[in-house]
Amino acid sequence: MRYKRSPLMEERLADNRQRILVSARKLVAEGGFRAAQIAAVAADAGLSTGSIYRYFPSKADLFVEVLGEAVKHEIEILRTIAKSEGTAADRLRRAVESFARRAFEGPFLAYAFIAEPAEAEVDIARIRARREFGNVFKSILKDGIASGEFPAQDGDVASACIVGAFTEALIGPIGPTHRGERHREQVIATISLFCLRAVVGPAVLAPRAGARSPRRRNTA
Amino acid sequence: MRYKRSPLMEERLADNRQRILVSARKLVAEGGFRAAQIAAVAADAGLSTGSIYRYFPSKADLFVEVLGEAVKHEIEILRTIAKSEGTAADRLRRAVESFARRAFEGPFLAYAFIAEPAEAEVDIARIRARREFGNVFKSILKDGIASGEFPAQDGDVASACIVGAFTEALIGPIGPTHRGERHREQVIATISLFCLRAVVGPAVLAPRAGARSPRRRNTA
DNA sequence: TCACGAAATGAATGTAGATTCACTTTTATT
DNA sequence: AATAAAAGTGAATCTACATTCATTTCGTGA
Repeated sequence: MRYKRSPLMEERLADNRQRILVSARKLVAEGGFRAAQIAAVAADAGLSTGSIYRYFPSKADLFVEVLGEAVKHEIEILRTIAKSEGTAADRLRRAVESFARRAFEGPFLAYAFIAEPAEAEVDIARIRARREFGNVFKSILKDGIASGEFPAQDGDVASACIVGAFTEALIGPIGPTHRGERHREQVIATISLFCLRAVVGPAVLAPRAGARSPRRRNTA
Repeated sequence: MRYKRSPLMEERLADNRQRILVSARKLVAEGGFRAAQIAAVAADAGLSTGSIYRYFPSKADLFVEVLGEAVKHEIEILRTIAKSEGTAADRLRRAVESFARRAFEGPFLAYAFIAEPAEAEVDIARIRARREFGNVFKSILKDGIASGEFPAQDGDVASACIVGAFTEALIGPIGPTHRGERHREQVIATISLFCLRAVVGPAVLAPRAGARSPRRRNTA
């Protein structure tokens, strides 16, 4: 006969699953993917290695989900900013600064999601995630271009540049080396300023002779 | 008694060593670090796995050297551009475009050196390399600031932003999801334009009220 | 309380690939 | 040519984990 799970049991199982996710995220945040073996996750979650596999079919699946959750949360925050009141420039600045500030708080998590290698599946999920981040910035750019605040520019490339600019600038201070607590706000401000200037751009800079000018694309 | 190696032998050994490096680079260029196991490198170089270890103490050492050679070459090119004639803006543009164009030519190699995960030691070497790239850009920035071409700005952060911007923007077209060949020059132009605008910056953009303004730093 | 299915366990197994080393071949020295 | 050092070989070993599965423990329904 098939047994039905009591509500209490149901809850406990859901709780286990959640705890696994939390432990996995925590381990990644503290020491990168390198530190997040199944055995370690299991230990942290208070379960055995075998049990992990009752909840997730494989390590890759587990971490794709961990990455997904974290990204979803981050994207929500960015979207909220993107949709808020204010000039496009201001929203862009707030978005960059918010992201950067949060990255400072969970350095290794950010590092792992931004730079550290992992299983192929996770790599793919990561690239998707970056594109999603880029898309949010792209939407802000589009607004700004439409309103005439920003000059016409390729949103795909520019948004990738923005994401790249601040991740790279953050990895310096974040990664294995630096950690300067003091600079923090200073660095964040410099980064956002860099991105803003790049996007607003001085009219002066016409593409030189030989180059095909980057005309407005996908103005969907 | 210790034997002395004949010049011919000396040469053959040096040749082996070089062939190992070349094979390793080639495998990475073709299939990323994933495809570059010691056995594969050995096979490609026409040696046995054991022999690899006569030339390099470990896989990590081998790949740190492979990375190092490639970086050295790239840095030389960038330095040449940085020291060449022309306005700082022009040199910056040429540097960015040269790098980007070369990355397009050896996508896997660039991807591996820019983004693919690998041994910890290699990761560290990669970060060092990025910093070196950054330094070249920083020197151009410094010139531009000194000459009044660019507004005062934090060279460390700005150069990191530049490196990040173009690497990230390249990973899209370069990485696992490489699509259209056509955009190429267009993408390159857009990237360099982005960096130029960021650095030249519209005077308009005064930092908003609350923020500590990023004042001129290390104007060494 | 019993009997059975679900869940949990963790030692054993599997796997991928780096690294070693006893042995073979080549080279230098006499 | 004889001898010993170097260099080369590749199967065997080691390492680091993910994954499995026979066994145990727990929860459910009678």
